[in-house]
Formats: sequence, C-alpha cells, structure tokens
Amino acid sequence: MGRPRKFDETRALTAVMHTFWQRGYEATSTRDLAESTGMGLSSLSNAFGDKRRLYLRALRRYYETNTAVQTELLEQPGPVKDRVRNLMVQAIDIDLADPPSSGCLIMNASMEMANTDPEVAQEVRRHFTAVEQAVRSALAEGQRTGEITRDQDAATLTHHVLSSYYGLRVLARVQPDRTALLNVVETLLAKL
Amino acid sequence: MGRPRKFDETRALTAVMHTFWQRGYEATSTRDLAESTGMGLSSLSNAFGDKRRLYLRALRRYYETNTAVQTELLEQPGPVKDRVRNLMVQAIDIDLADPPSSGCLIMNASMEMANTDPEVAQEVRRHFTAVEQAVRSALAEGQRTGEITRDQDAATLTHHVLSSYYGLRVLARVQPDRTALLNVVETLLAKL
DNA sequence: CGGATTTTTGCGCAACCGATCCAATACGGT
DNA sequence: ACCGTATTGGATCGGTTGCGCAAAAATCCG
Repeated sequence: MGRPRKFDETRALTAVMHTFWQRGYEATSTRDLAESTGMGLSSLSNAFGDKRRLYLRALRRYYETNTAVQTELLEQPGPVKDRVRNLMVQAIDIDLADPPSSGCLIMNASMEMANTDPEVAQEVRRHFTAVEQAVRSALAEGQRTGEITRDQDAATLTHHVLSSYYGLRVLARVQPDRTALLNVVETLLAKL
Repeated sequence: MGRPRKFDETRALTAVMHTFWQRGYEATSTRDLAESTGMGLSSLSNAFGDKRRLYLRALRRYYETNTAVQTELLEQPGPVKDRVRNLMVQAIDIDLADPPSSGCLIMNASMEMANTDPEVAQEVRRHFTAVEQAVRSALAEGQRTGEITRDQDAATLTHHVLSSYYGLRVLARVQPDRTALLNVVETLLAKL
C-alpha cells in the first residue's frame, strides 16, 4: 500500500488556505505553499494537483470551516436580529484583528479570479448562496414571528442585508474604525 | 530639449489603468503593459518608473476620472435620493456591462494590495474618502431640506449608504441579477 | 552644422515561476 | 525476506518575470 504520508491532509490544506488568504493567488508561489505546509513540491502536487487545483481545494476548505461558522451563527436560537448582529460583529472582529487579517478569502477570490476562472467563480458562488440562504431563512423566520418587518418580502430584505454585510467588510479593509462599523450594524438592524 | 515623446502621457496611463483593472496587479506583466500602450519596456520605465510606480499612477488616473464621475453625480442639483440612486445604478451598469467589466479598480486594489502596500493603501483611501465626503454632504443637504430622515446623524447615515453601495458592487460580481440589485437600491432609499 | 539632451529601440541578465522527473525511502502483502 | 506501491526529498526543466544597459534616433540650441 505504499509509503505512509507524513502530513495530515486537512492540516496541510489549512496551511495552504491561510497562505492564499494572506497573499492572494497570483502572489503566492508553489514554493510558498511548500514552505507553509512543510511539504515538498512533489508531495503537494502528488496529493492535490497543480497550483490552481490547490487553490480550489483551499476555497473549499474555507467554505467548510469559515463559511460554516457564518451560517451556523444564523441558525442559532433566539432573536433573529441578534443572529444577524453576531454575524456582522464577528466579521468586524476578524477584519480588524491584530495582526491585521486579509478580510474574507472568498471576497478576495471573487475580486481576483472570479471573472476569469469559471471554476473559481463556481466555488465562490457556493459560499455566497450558502450565506444568502442562511440569511433568508433567518429573516423569513423573523417575519413569521413578527420580529422582522414585512414591508418587503424576504428575498429583497435578504439582498439588503447582504449588501450591507459585504459592504461592511469592504469598508473594514480601508477604514478600520470599529465604532463606525458597529454603527452601521445597528443602523441596519434598526430598519429591519 | 531632447527627442520628443512619441506617446500621449494620459493616453498611455489610461491604457495601463485598463490593463491593471482587467487583470489585477500581480497577473499583469510589464510586457502586457508595453503591449497595451504600444510603448517599449524602457520607454515605460523611463517615463513612469517601475511596475509598482506605474500601478500607483494608474490608481491616481482612476481617481481623477472614474472616482470624479461618482462624486459629481452626488453634487448634481435635484433630490438627494435621485443622486444616490444615480450613483448606485451607474455602478450596476458598469458591473453588469457586456463584455463583463472587472468591477471597481479601487475595490480590487484594496483587496489585492492595500493590506501589504502602504502607498497603495493611501491611494485607495483617497478614493474612499472622496466618495464618503460627497455622500455625506449630499445627505446633510437632504437632512436640511427635510428630504432625508434625521433619525441618525449624517455620519452614521453615510456609512450606512456606503456599506450598501460597496456591498452592492460585491454582489454584482457574483450574482449579476439586475432586478435584484435595483431592488437593493430602492430598499435602501426607502429607508432614508 | 555639431554638441547636448532626451526618448526610443533592441538585447540581455539574473532571478523566479510552475511543473516534472528520478532515485531514495518506508510501508503492506505474500 | 522480498516485491509492489505510494510518498518523499532534491534536482532540474523550459519559460517568464522585472529590470537594466548601450547604442541609435530625434529634437533644440548655439
């Protein structure tokens, strides 16, 4: 059955994810990936394929971990507005962390690659639709209980929340003003 | 006075801007820039400096043209909500154009470079603060005339609009659904 | 017309890129 | 113990990268 692997597959993928996350796709060399995983070049390509395939695996890994955290926050019990607040505050915490993070890997990927690489675009969409569905079902639940306004239907309200959410993360990259960002969250919630 | 230049400086910078816009910084080679401008490699570096300096000039060029269009839209006469709508609809038109555009160069730059290159970060901030100031003075004017709600102060309202605006452009890259995006705009305006 | 100055042109360099090849290695099965 | 098999480390491939050098070309000035 061959020589046993010296590395843990998910651990390696996590390292790869963080490297791509921090530097982006083009700025990351295969040697960077070898160094961050502690693996050799041939072990990497033997286990996961070429650089692009490795990037797709990293995006999938992000989806399975970080995206999952976001959707789970929206599925918690309790007031819907609290869940949305938790989602956005958690994003602020990540984006303003010290040492400074690189925002959201999927947003970075959508800017750098999604318009040129269809497979990346598909992987990016996987994340966006997952978050969208979680937001929508949370808002719909809030509308049933009367906590959320019924001025607009759930779909429209969802897009409204999503635009504020992703825009918040754009602003966080440029103006790391925590109180201002928290203000955005409360302003949004007050109008739901 | 030396040999006369064969190229138009702003025309060359515009070509450089479009190339960086389309492919991003890392994925653009100096040869790509030479081809898109019709200039030689040494002419480029002689006139503008190295690749990174050229990128900064391209960002500045974007600021002077595309950013200016956005701020001017907000300084037009007439109802403030119409101006904000024009701003956002114009962004939707750009992001959903055919052939598909690459969104907003400054947003791309902020994702790819702003967290590693301080000079790029500064150039990016120049754009964001210009748009922010234009939005703020428009909203403040609307609050004076009573067109815009006074539930929140102008600064808070500005950040709210900005987050929706930039989030809209993120969504536009992933889900090019024009009616959904227009819905976001109207939902936002209805709550101002 | 010739010297000074600036741009253009063409070529080349050292470094790096992604990807692959190959021998050495470490296991399970027989 | 031996063989098949999968992984490992290291070397290396052709190609591309950003950048620079030197000579030619085109203008102005005296």
